[in-house]
Amino acid sequence: MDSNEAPRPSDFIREAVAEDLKNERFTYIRTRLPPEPNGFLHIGHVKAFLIDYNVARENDGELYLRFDDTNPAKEESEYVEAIKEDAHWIGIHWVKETFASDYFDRLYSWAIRLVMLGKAYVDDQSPEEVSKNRGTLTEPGIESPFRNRSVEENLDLLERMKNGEFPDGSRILRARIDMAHPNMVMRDPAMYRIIHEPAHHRTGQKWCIYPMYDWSHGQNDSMEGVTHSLCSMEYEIHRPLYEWFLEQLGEFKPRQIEFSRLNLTYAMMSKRKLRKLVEVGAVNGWDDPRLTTLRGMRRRGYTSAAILDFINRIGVAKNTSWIDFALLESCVRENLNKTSMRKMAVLHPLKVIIDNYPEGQVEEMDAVNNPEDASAGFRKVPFSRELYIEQDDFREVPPPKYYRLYPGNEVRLRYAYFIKCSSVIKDNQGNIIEVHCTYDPATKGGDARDGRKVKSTIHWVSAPHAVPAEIRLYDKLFTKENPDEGDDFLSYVDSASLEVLNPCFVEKSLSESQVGDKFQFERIGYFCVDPESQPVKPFFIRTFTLKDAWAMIEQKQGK
RNA sequence: UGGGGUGUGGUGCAACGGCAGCACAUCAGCCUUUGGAGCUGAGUAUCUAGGUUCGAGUCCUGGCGCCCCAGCCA
Repeated sequence: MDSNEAPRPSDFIREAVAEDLKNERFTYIRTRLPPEPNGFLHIGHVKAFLIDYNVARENDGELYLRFDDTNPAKEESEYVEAIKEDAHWIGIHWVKETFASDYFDRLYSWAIRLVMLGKAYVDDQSPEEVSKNRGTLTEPGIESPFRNRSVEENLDLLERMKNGEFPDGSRILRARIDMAHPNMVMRDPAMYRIIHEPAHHRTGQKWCIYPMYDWSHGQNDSMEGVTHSLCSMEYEIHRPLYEWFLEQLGEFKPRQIEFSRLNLTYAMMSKRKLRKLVEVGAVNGWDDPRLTTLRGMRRRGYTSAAILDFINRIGVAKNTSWIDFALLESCVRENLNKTSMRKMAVLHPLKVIIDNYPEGQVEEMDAVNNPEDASAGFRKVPFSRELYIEQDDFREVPPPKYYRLYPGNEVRLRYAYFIKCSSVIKDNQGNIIEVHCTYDPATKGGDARDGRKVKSTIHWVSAPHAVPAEIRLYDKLFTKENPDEGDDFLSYVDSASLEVLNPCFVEKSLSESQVGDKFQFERIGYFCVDPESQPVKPFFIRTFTLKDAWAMIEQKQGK
């Protein structure tokens, strides 16, 4: 484990693994990441991946990456590369990359063994009949009329299924367990189904029967010598079947342990619904910054360190829980606060003219790059007679507890001078278009030698030096805490979750920023340079706002 | 109503028969050239009814709540 990481608290899985090593149930540890290549990774996958990854490395074990590609109708190879890229970005490393499809031949031979043992049979019932005869939660199922075929007939039929002699849906291979089992998973579960089209992304047209999850997963774990098959709670009821197959076959039996999956407020984790959001254009692709896909979060400006910290803090347990999105935000802010360079940027510009400042004069002010990191040093910021400040930082009539600029009030321009507002210029409609101020030359740098105080410091950008920029403000995608509940998720999409600001004015040094650079715009929030940004006109994305005490006060005042 | 799982402040996770703690959130104060950050403090929790025990969040029994399972998805 990297020494600079916080010690991970123990949990029931780590304890179980330690116990298995201690009593020699296993003499080594091997885990696996089992993504299905049918979509992009999201924050929920990260939790699961990290459990597998950490359990392995904390025990000097190995992690395999095994793509669960048992259904050619859903899976595509384009996702394989994307999943690897995203997993690497988050910092996960595996020693071996495999595919469920690597084991199709061997798995088929194991199926034949089960048939010969009388533990599997070919069922000719239609899908509807199979479903109808499965029974219900409270009533036992009805045995298939084909359940007692001879081993010879089953072997013959299975081979002909494999050879493509039968159409899709006409037959399946089923485990022969117990149609009256109280656990529905054990009522003669399907092992192979017939799928002729489309071609598999790796095995092409070689196969026209494909294994079901239950038949593939555990057997693959066993073949790979995986010791701990860690998965989410919904597989708990599959564990008896997982074990049943391996016991019948007499093969190496890994231990499956389940934990609860991540639920995050205001986030969408369902792959199906995620795809829908992309398809209907509710978001702009899988990397939309409002999505909690890894690609979306990366584009939004989250760091992998912040995501790792978040996962580390939420713990591992078995009960259904909902993590407050504010925790994720807090992790991102904490990380970005320590690492990002400070800059000044004005999102909603308001012109300020300093009447007593010499026309044409320019001064270079020293600005701290990161107060959390002394080694980040200083930069020069040009100051002149005409500036832009934030519209929010001026009020003609200040509400209670408003400390910023208003007629007669003195504030500090960050790293520059104290200024006092003398007058306001309005247009015909009464909109404030210009604020006139005077400055105190004795406060250069922002220090008043006479010791007088101001209650507020505001940021600014020198108008003649300002770089115009487009800034995109992203907010929560959904208006509802749990958009995944029910099927109305599209109606909870917040149309105001993206606001495009143009033009904004940012300080001169930002014209040299590179794609992916992260900054704190002082008093506003954390921003990063979008991949679509152009050198002449930079384009920033807001990751998160800074905590805003004034906004809270204003809200309580019932603005 | 079958089977499986799970109940600890607002949220999440600890406490492994011995002072119910940590983080986020909330509130208050201090500090501040970011109404940021930081510092200090506060409030709020063991689903319920019995039982065992010197002592129960933890063990036992009975209730109750919530989640998952009836794909030829994973």
